[in-house]
This record gives sequence, C-alpha cells and structure tokens, in this order.
Amino acid sequence: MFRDFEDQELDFISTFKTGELSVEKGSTVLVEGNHSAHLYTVLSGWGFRYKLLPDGRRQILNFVMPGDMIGLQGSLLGEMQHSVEALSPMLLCVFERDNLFGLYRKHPGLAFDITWIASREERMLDENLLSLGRRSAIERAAYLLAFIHSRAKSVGLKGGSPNEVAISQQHIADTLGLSLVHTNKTIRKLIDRKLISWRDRGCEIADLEGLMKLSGWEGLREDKRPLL
Amino acid sequence: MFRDFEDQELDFISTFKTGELSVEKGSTVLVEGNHSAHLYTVLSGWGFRYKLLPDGRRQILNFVMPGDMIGLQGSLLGEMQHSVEALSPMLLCVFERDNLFGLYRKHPGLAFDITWIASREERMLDENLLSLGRRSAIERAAYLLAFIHSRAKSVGLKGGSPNEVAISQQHIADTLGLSLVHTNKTIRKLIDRKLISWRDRGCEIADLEGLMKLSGWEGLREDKRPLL
DNA sequence: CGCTTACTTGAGTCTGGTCAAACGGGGTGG
DNA sequence: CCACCCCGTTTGACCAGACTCAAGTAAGCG
Repeated sequence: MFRDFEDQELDFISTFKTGELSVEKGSTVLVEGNHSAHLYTVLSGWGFRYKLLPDGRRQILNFVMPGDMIGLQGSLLGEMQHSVEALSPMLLCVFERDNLFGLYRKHPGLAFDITWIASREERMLDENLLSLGRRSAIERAAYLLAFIHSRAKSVGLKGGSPNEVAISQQHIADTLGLSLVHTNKTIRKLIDRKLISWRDRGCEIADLEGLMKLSGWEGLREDKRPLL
Repeated sequence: MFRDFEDQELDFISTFKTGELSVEKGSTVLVEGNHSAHLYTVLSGWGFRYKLLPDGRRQILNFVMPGDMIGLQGSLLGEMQHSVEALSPMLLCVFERDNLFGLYRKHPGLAFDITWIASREERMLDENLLSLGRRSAIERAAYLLAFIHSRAKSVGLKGGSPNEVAISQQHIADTLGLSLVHTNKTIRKLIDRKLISWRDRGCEIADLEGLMKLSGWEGLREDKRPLL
C-alpha cells in the first residue's frame, strides 16, 4: 500500500523523528487553540479530528488512521483550529515542527509526499462536505460507513472481525451532523435493508456494494501512497 | 498581505509559469474526472469549487480568490474530483504540472509555500464542515456571508461598493446545503435583523460583527501569506 | 412587447430534532 | 451472588425546521 523509501530518506526520517507517543483510547491528542511544537504520524490505531462551536455542539471532521499526519495545520499556520481524540489506543511517531523546513530543504521527495498527504486529506474533506450538504440521512450514513470501512481495510486496521468498524453511534451522529436519536433510526434502516449489522459498539459491513450504490459513492480510487 | 519573494524564487517562477489564462464569468475552469496537465494560481476575479452527485445535486465546497491555487489535487493525485467555475471574469497564472517536482527540488521555500496554501484550504474546509454539520440555517448563512466578505476584503476583491459580495442566492443555497426557497427566507431574516442588505445580484454586509456573533465564528485569524 | 433570469411568497408535506422513558450488558461494591 | 449503576442503544410521541410545489413579481434584454 505504501511506496518505498530511498535509503537516505530513511536516514533523515530517523533523525527527524524524535520519539514515539502512545496514547490511550479516549484521550485527546491535540487541542484546538494550542500552539503545538509537534507533528505526528499515526503508526497504529485510529482517532478523529473535530471542532466545537462555542455552545458545545461537536462536529467530527474526519478520521485519522495509520499513515495519516496530524498537526500539520498547526505546524504551518501556527495554531491548531481543531482537536484530535483517540478512538482506540494509538501509537504516534513524533516530529519536531522546527525541523520541518529542514526536511523541505534536504529532501524534496519527502516534502512532496507531505503535500500529497495534505492534498489527499483535502479530497476526503471535499467528499464529506458533499455528503453533509447534499445527501439525505440514510445516504450519508451509507457513505460514511462505506468510507470508514474502505479506509480501514486499505491500511489493515481491524476490529474483532475483518469487516467490523468499532465506533459508537454518538460518533457517527457527530460525523453525519445528525442527532443521536435520528442516527439510531437511520442505522436501523440500514440494518433492515441488510446492508450492515450492528453488534455491541460497532458496525459490521454486510454489503459494501449496496452501501456505495445507495450513497452514490465511487469508492476511494487510490493508488500507492507515500508514508512518512 | 502577501510575503515577499527572494529574487531567485521570482526567476524560477517566471520559468515555471507557462502563460496566463483569462476565463469568462460562468465558464468552467476545471472539470471533475479530468487529468489536467495544468496547475493554476488565481491572479484576479473569483470562482468556486464544487462537486455533483450522480443525480445532479450540487454542493459548493469553497470559493477561490486571488492568491489561491486551483488544480493542486489533480496534479498530485492524478484526477480532479471536483470542478471549478468562474463567478466573475478571472485571470489565471498557468503552470505545468510536470514542473512541480522541479520546484520542490530547487526551491524548498516555494514548496513550503504550496503546502502552506494547501493547509490553509484544509482549515477553511474544516470550518465549512462544522457549519454544514452543526450550525442552523441562519447561523450558516451568517457565517458564510461573513466568511466570504472577510476573504474578499483581505485580497482586495470588490464588487460595486466596498462591502458588496456579488453572488446569486442559488450559489449561496448550494454552499449552505439548503434549498433555494429556504435560503431566500433565511436571507430575508438576516435583512430583517439589519445584518445585511440585498441589492440586485449581491449582498451588502451591514454588520460584520453581528454576523460573526450570530454564527459563533471567530474570523479568519490570518497573518501574512505566501503567494505563488 | 414578450422572454428570461433572479428573487419572493404562501401552503402543505416530510425529514429530522427534542423530550422522555426504557432496555440490556458489563462492571462494582456489598 | 446480587443489587445497582452506567453507558450505549432503542423506541414512541410530538414539534419544528427545511423541502417541494406552485404562483407571482421585478428587472433586464432582444
């Protein structure tokens, strides 16, 4: 899934990397408003990026999975304007943000990769925006579950069984921009249509094709990707 | 508003730049599904990025204004997954996508700038996503108009009068993820509250503070930015 | 003058929200 | 072992925000 490194790039990464950080399920990795000195790459586990309105309403923006970077916005633009929370235990690779420009000077290939990763995130956000703006509740839910499942599968992230996505309905609601109650009723419709099944804190994808067809989603359409 | 170039960077940009493209109001600059060989920077005018669902529903993702890049996703990831249309006559600076990696090799400062620009776009999308997911119709409209107005002002883009935003209600509806009719009624509420006024194909901001307060939006919070 | 485009407005419907209550499994203290 | 609690999920009743349909106005243009 990931492209190979040049030897010298690998050497540089070793020096760029300042350590590993292990975080627990449920803990907050980065907080909105912070000026973090760090930049991370996800090595294992997964989590989500979110923003809050002043009155506490929460919107989940996207999920972070192995190979994704977190904190790039903070590193480049100065201040984090979203938070990140772990959905499972996560292992992060830690970089110093001050070394970032050094990477751009010495390793244009890696610099290019970072831009590639940022562009890919942008593309996912575009799709999520389309979903929130123009898809109905059931289309949105179908898209989201297909999307998460596809991404998780492509990086080998798995819950108990191969097709399982371990997530609470509250998280799904906050991603879809729906209330918890309506999310529950929507998920029930997907279950009735035999597209998914729900088992104890997680969703099992029963018919990926069906979900994609229902939501009008084309799939990830991704080739080999860089890893940092 | 924009940071200064180094001399050598300026030289390189001249060679990187392969020409200028002038497009009319209403014309489509880039089409979803295309493998464009070009990458653009907006020199003047403005437009919007959008995606369509198979059945024709349209969602406007964000607006492009002077200093923004368009087509970066296509250049890096292979295929455009959104389209771009001009809202006014636009002048674009054209680059060859094949030269992009050369830029990364020879001018890390410019490469860094491109990533900076991509990160900034990501941040705007995050905010729009929060809006679509968690803000009510009137809050969304207030946020959108304040947002467009702030951005336009910071790059010196103006319609007839200094506080005017020239846009149709259909475009606003497609950005907010609302129907045209409901958008109209929502705008009317903003007018009744004396936050804006509407005049013939455009909106005049009467009370920016009021719009920001209503939507719970903090403003752009941007410093000096790079330009390519 | 008739046509088109953009904006308005009203009526009725439906999707999704809110409130309230209940269920069920896992963990804990007695 | 059992009572209790907590969290996540489920359900029903009712309400409100947003959608659709339909019609009408106003300005611009050939």
